[in-house]
Amino acid sequence: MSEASPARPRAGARERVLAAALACATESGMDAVTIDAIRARSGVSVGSLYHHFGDKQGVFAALFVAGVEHFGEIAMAAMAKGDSAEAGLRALVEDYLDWVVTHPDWARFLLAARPRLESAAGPLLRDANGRYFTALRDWLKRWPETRHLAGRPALVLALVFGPVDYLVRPWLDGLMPASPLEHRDALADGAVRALLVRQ
Amino acid sequence: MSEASPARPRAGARERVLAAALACATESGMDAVTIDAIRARSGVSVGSLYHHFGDKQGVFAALFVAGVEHFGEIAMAAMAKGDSAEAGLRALVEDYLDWVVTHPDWARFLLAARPRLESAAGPLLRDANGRYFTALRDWLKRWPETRHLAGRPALVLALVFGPVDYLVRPWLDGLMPASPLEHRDALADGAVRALLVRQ
DNA sequence: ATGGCAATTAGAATATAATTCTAGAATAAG
DNA sequence: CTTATTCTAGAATTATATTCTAATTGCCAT
Repeated sequence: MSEASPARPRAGARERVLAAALACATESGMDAVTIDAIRARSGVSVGSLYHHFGDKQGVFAALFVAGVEHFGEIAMAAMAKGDSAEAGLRALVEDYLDWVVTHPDWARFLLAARPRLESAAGPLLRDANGRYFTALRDWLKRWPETRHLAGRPALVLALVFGPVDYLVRPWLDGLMPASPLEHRDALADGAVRALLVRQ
Repeated sequence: MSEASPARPRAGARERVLAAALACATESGMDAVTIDAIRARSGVSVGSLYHHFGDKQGVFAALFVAGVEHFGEIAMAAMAKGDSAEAGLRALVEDYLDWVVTHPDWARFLLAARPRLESAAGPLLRDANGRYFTALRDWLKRWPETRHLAGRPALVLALVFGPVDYLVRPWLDGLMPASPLEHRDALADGAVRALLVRQ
């Protein structure tokens, strides 16, 4: 009753805009993307665009949230995967790396947008991040080798994803010819050794 | 003879502009910085500004190169520091982290600017990066435990600096209250364990 | 010193891009 | 069928980046 059912004269405007924005960002780099380019590629009028997203940053913020959720599913699935701390860690690193290589557009966008939008992207992002954080905590508590890390999830994320991000950026930007998959095993080994102390 | 000695009617225009650009970026975020704001804060006219830097991106590119060199000195010094592979690695991580905490403005700017400017910043940056790369190679060859890594400098950089970058960003953006220095030892330990395999 | 010359500065003029505004069309509910 | 609401359109406006032309500065050869 009170919840209105929104009219949708031309269904999918939001989606069209987001897809166009990602394509534009891929094509010419995020900074060079113009509202008019998005309008032209999506076929959505300026007014409509502003109606849905507020402003240009709003478009990218929405795209960013979508991307984070996209990626979040990978991370969740990876943690559920293994039957040991080591297996889970390896899966986390390897699946993330594979995802980057499979979806370079998304990865490029997320890495470029994070420093600009992370602080501005609002409660939606807050929520998503919170969910992953607690999921990670729970996962860490699950294994005796990692239980002591449950209090420092930020550190764990840094040691797991930090190296992958660092290695992958030059490749995404075309500055590094060799595939980052060459370092797949080494990165997984590194994460395991960094976090799982063998006595 | 052939090398002209440039006139400098108001010496230090370049420096003033760069300082103003960094201050503006710190104050309102890189995206919100406007040419006019830089002009106002630096006291340098628009014409002069464009004469020296070409366009807005040119200003940030120059600032980026300056920052990379700034940071590069830290890295070089850290590698020279220790008398063992482990000592050098620890110094690399710790000194970088300390530098970030001591110069948050520079760090914030460099992390935000990298994805936009790394590919565009031209030969100056190429050169600087090349220098650090070969310095790292030489350093790796110096110790028996790291000699096998001399062929993969990108991997080493990723495992050393990746986690620090990842951990430090939310703090720089005010999203994480606790000081990243709390993780100083853990990050150094992680890098050492990831790279130095103990048999 | 001084006149020529290239580097530099200045800011008005222009071009480009973001955003706002007003009117109208589509949709669902009563 | 009518009414309230959401959504679409695109012209008008505003903000910002960039270009342009005319001074100004300091060096250097005379």
